[in-house]
Amino acid sequence: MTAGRTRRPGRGVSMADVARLAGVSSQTVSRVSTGHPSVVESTRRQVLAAMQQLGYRPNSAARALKRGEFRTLGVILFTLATTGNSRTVEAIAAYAASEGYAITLIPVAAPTQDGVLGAFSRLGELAVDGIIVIMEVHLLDAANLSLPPGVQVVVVDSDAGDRYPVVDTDQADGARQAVQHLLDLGHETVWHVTGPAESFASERRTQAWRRTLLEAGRTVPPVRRGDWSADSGYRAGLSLAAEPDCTAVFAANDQMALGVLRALHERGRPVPRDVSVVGFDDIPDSSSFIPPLTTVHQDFAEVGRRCVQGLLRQIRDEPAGPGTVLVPTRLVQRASTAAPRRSPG
Amino acid sequence: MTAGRTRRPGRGVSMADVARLAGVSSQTVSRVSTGHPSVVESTRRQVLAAMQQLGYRPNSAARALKRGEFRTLGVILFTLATTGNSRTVEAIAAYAASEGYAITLIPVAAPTQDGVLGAFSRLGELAVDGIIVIMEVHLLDAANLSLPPGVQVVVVDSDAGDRYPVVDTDQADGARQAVQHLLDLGHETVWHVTGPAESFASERRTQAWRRTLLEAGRTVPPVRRGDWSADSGYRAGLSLAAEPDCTAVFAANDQMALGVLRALHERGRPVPRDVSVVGFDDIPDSSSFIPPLTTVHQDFAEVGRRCVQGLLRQIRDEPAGPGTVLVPTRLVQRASTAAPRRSPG
DNA sequence: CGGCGTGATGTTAACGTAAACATCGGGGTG
DNA sequence: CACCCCGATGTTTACGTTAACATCACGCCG
Repeated sequence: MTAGRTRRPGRGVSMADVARLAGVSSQTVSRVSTGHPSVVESTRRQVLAAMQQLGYRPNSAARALKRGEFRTLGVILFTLATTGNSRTVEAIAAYAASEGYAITLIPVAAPTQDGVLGAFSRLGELAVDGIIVIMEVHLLDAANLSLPPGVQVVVVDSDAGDRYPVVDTDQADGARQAVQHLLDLGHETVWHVTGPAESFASERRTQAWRRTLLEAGRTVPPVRRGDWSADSGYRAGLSLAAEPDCTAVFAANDQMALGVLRALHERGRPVPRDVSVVGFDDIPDSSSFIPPLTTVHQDFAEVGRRCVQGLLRQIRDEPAGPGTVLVPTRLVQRASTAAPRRSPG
Repeated sequence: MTAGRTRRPGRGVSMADVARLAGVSSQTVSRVSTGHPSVVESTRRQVLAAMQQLGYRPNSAARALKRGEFRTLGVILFTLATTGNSRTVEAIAAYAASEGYAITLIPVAAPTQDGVLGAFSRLGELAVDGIIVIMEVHLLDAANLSLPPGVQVVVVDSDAGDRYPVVDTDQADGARQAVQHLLDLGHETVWHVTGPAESFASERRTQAWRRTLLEAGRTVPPVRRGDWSADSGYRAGLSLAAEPDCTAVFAANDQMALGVLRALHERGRPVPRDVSVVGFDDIPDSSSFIPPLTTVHQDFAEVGRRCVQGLLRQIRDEPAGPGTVLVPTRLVQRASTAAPRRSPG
């Protein structure tokens, strides 16, 4: 048994305890604790010593109660399993920390109405000053949710720009760059592996792919639909490998591109000699695919930073209002794309 | 300008406001809010209506102050960028939520003493009842840290079993399975790409690799050191490709295995015909590597669950004490391993 | 028919902190 | 030398909630 760490609730060391030991008032302890200037150096040292000795830890509940704010942001999302989400959350946490805010994670059990409802009902009880929603807003609508009043919101990966501030990667321009790159290399057209239908990001990429082809006067081949996973990309890739005309593929994310690469490899269609492949995201692994993947780089750190900035602006009553912030992308050229073997006639 | 959402701090709707509107005392509102039984149905309905009308949201700071607990757990880690960390955090968040606890993320800016110190000084101010540390404890020691008193701790990925409760994947057994699998296939010995020296998980895997070889009476080839990234695996792989005797490689994680696969491919050493490769983690993409990777599956969900369980046990004063919980692994056989081309003489 | 228990509701106080105001002492200025 | 101002510190109070205790009405039992 470890030496009795008493842990009855409310048994913490309070300012009053520190004040008693240091022989000052608790207000002076408060001033030391918050770094108020008008405390004489000798007093400050005395108080700090007393804090150290007693193991004083400021009670943030009391602090929050007094200040009327929690200095905490909630992040509500379905999963951390996708590169984009985990990287975005990491950036959010880092930038929020630099602004003195902590991050509370609110996972949604399942991407269903019940799951979302559950998360939002828990939300009502949470100590947050604002919320960043990383998911499709139409799921919010479907669940007929009302966000807790008095809580500010910023949304990622959505088209809700008219109701909430939205921060997102410039999906459309990224997809355009990918397709244009393939066309510039001389490919007649570009085939596409799309993501799940309910994903806004996926839809945007697909729209931009189609528009870019149409504007260039090319035919628009039928899409293969995946679910972001490498496995689904593999299945799509098998189907594409069977299309003799297919010389260029734009996959809506790097993982599906990985699956496409494997399918083409297994079917004896060398990349990029026979078929060129472009992905989206630029996950760290993509430079080690076989061959290293040409892909659209997303700046997740910037997305996270902008989210927090926008949210803090709202919290501080600098009205930003609805509107969309688009974070630019850039094409990273590696070894998975090349000119087609025979120039189109 | 949106219809004046007044947001002066402390301007929230309080129980007193609800009580006034409902024509009851605030204590009755409190009882309704906490689900206390002795409120008559008609009163309850009145109060609920008033809450709805005013958009009442309980102030969790006040609640926490009164109760002496926050119902929040802190998770301190370096990065969410590794599969293991993000999956573990996700599991922690999910299980904690099911127990009525929220998760606060505490990112460490950099894996340096300063970074860790910064995180822990912030920690002192955070509203958490317990902490899950996902990193090497010797980094804590190096930084000469004292954890805030009265806060319970559980550690992942560490050897601090004698000071804190530890939950971790059974690294040693996973590595043993990987090596044994290759030996069973008939390989004379197994080469190894290790992770960064400061990682406990990496060291454990390497130790087990060496021990398994020695116990089988095999020679122990020199290790290649990587940093978990696919790029570092690629560099290691180039070096291994130059070893004519090398027929089997155990990479300490899947990402480095990916790099090894690419290096071997580029150097014309087909996998698994020429060289067999085993990874560690079983990330979702590994089944789409070229070829699909044989690897050691980690149960991150279970790790997360056990962490929370252990921490809550401590918080609830059911002393568990230091000790290590090991979560088992299992080998997933795919297409990157096979018997060596010529049986060893 | 009076007392008393029971269940519903109201009143009081306290959780730990920090803003606002009060006090106290010393040094500069007219 | 008296006065005033300012910086350091102390005192009071309120933040919103809930445990503990107080009160009140009602109905049952002796």
